[in-house]
Order: sequence, then structure tokens, then C-alpha cells
Amino acid sequence: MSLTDIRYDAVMGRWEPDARGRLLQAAFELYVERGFEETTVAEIAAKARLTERTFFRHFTDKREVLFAGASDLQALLVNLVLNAPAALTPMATVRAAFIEAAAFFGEQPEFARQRQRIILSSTELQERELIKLATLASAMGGALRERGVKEPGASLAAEAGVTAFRIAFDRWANGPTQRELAGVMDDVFIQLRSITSET
Amino acid sequence: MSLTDIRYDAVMGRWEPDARGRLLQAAFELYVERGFEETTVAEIAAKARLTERTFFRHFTDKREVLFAGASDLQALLVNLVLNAPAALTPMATVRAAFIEAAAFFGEQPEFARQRQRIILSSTELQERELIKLATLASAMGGALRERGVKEPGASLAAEAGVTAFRIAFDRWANGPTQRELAGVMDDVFIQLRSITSET
DNA sequence: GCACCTGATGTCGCTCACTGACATCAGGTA
DNA sequence: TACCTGATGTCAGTGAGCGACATCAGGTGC
Repeated sequence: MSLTDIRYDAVMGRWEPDARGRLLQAAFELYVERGFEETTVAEIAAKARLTERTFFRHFTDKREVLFAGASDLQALLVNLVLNAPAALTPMATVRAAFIEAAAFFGEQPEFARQRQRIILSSTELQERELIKLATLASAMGGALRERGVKEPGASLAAEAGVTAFRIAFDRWANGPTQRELAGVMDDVFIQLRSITSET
Repeated sequence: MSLTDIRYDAVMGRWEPDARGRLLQAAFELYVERGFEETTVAEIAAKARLTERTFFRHFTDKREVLFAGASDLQALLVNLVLNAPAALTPMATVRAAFIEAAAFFGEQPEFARQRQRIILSSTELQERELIKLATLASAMGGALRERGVKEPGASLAAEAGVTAFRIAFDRWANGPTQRELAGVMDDVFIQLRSITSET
């Protein structure tokens, strides 16, 4: 018996609770079972015992469901940058932030991997992921600027960090399960330094 | 009298020539005049004296019109990487390729800037641009691998190069007109090296 | 207890991007 | 002359996404 089989009981309020959560779960399950493009918003809504219109009140579009955690991750990383020891260089700040944030995914590695598989299956979703990462880089660049880093250094450090993160994440998501994300990221950041310093 | 006012003459073949070119121009003009999101594919087709269906035979979607040159740019950059002097390091190879390719845009700076303005006005278009750049990075990474560069160095060099290119391009497109793109790129690549090497 | 308000959901009708199937027909080819 | 080909047109969809209005349980003020 899965969670969606829990039936609604007349004792409760006017509506079955947690509409957003039900939509999240219904969408994720359907994206896994049938694929993203083959899944219709009407199907997601039906599975969550809601209407299509309600889906669009909770998520601006069909893709956003998969990026519900993005703003939390961004807030976390921005805070890590803002609160990093003042002595750190921009690049070290960004790197430390990402390595600490690795726990964000480490908690549910299976979920993270499955989500990544879905995203890889659809160009539309990859586009959305890229713009989320670009927004993230922009926010981290802003945080660096608040620490007094000038342009274009702030943007470059943030963008380079996001790039390293992305490559590390891909390797981790598709590589052997036992490897820790933080460790992969560490390697990639080291490689980034060595590759960019050779002129 | 603009180019679109040239009238079709009964002397010619069954169809007015260069449907694709007419669609390109009609779309660009409408995107500039009315904005991307406010422009309808039907309007573009009408302006080009074609039907909506024909638009979709030439372009997979409404956004692709603005990225018609992307594959040429990619081919150019990949070739520059493949044919670079063997002695160059990966990062120097990528950097040289981008600086040479700067001429690609330098030829029509006004067009490039206007196009960039359109893209900046729409999230959808930014998404598409990001995935084009990601594809470009992937292709350049492949070219580096053919030169014997190992992973993740190849991907990192390509991605870092694309990042520098993107930041330089933004600065160039929004900055003072007289500045040369190649010069801006040179600066940004130098900054990238210095920022990533501080640990 | 009653009237009122609020906010989450439902209903309806619409626009527009995009697609598949089939029709048309000028120009080249056998 | 008969046929074929390829670019275009026509038509009838599907599905995402949105605006406007209706519903109604639960809280609030009195």
C-alpha cells in the first residue's frame, strides 16, 4: 500500500490536506512510470484528486514540479557564502559552500538520482535545470559582491563554482553509488583549478 | 521601403523564393517591434506570406528562429579546437578558439546586440540560449577529448571557456559600443585564471 | 447563534504552440 | 506525354496555460 492509497475521511476539513504535496508526489510517480512528456497535467491532477486548474495554482508549469527544492538550495548556498570566514578567497568561499551543501542531496541520494534521470530524459527539463543553475550562480555572485568581491570576479567565481558542481553532480548521479557527493565535488574543484591555471 | 516590401512577380517559380529567410526576417522584426511573447506564430507566417504550418516545417519551435546561427558557431569553434597547435594546453586551446571566433559576432554587432536584448526579455529564450551553450560546451569538450585531454579536464575546460565567453559577451553587448568583443573576452579569461587559482 | 468574510478549490471557455494526415501542383525526369 | 518529387496549403486535432466567476467550509465579529 502506497501513500496515495490513504483514503480521505469525512472527519477532516473541507478538502483533503496538503494539495501541493499530493501534486508533487503524483507528478513524480507519473514522470517515473510513463515519462515526463507522456504525462499530462490532467493525469497528475486526477491522481492527486484535484483539477488541472489547481495544479497550475501551485506550480507555474508542468516542469516546476521537479524544481520545488531549488529555492531552498539557493537560500542555503547564499547563506553559506555570506557567512563564510572573511579570510577566504572568492573561489574558496564558493567551493566550501558547495561542499557543505552536498548534504542537501546526500540525505536522499536515491531521490536525487531518479530525479536526475527524469531531467536527462527531456530537453525541456534540461533547459529548466540550466536556468535554475544560472539563477543560482547569479545569486551567489551577488552574495560574493556583498562580501566586497568586484566584477567580473564575483560572477566568474560563482559561475565556475556552479559548473564544477554540475559536473560533479552528474558524475555522482551516474557513477557508483558508494561514492560520496562531497568527495566527487572536491576532486572536480581541484581539477578545475589545475586546468584553468595552465595557460 | 524595407526588404519585405519587395513584391513577388509572376515570372518566378511556383513559390516566392527563400521561405526560410522570409520567416527569419519576419520573426526578428516582430520580436523587436512587439516583443517575443506578444508575437504569434500565425503573425510571423502571415508577415512572411506563408502559413503557420510552414513555419513549423522550417523551425522546430518559435524560439529556434533566434538560434539559427548556433550550429555554424559550434562547427567553427569545434574546428578551431581540433586544429589548434598541439602544444597548447586545453584551456589555452579553448581560449584561443573563442577569441578567434569573436569575429563571428563582430561582423554584425548591431544585430548581435539587438538579438541579445530580445533574449534577455524572455525567460523561455534564456532557457534556450543556455541549452545551446551547454551543447556547445559539450561539443568542445568532445573536441578536446579527441586531442587526448582526459575527463573531467576536457569538460571543465570547455565549460569554463563557455562561461567566460558568456560573461564577456554579456558585458560586450550591454557595454559601450566601441569596445571590441575579442578584447573583452581576453580580459575575462585572464580574470578567470586569477580567480580560480586563488585557493 | 447569526451574518459575513476569506481562501482554496472547482468550472468554463478561451488562446496559442505544435502535430499528423492528406491535398495541391509547378517543374523536372523518363 | 505521363509520372514523380518536394515545398506548400488545409484541416482537425491535443495539450499547456490563463482569466473570470462560482462554491462553500471554517473562522471572525458581534
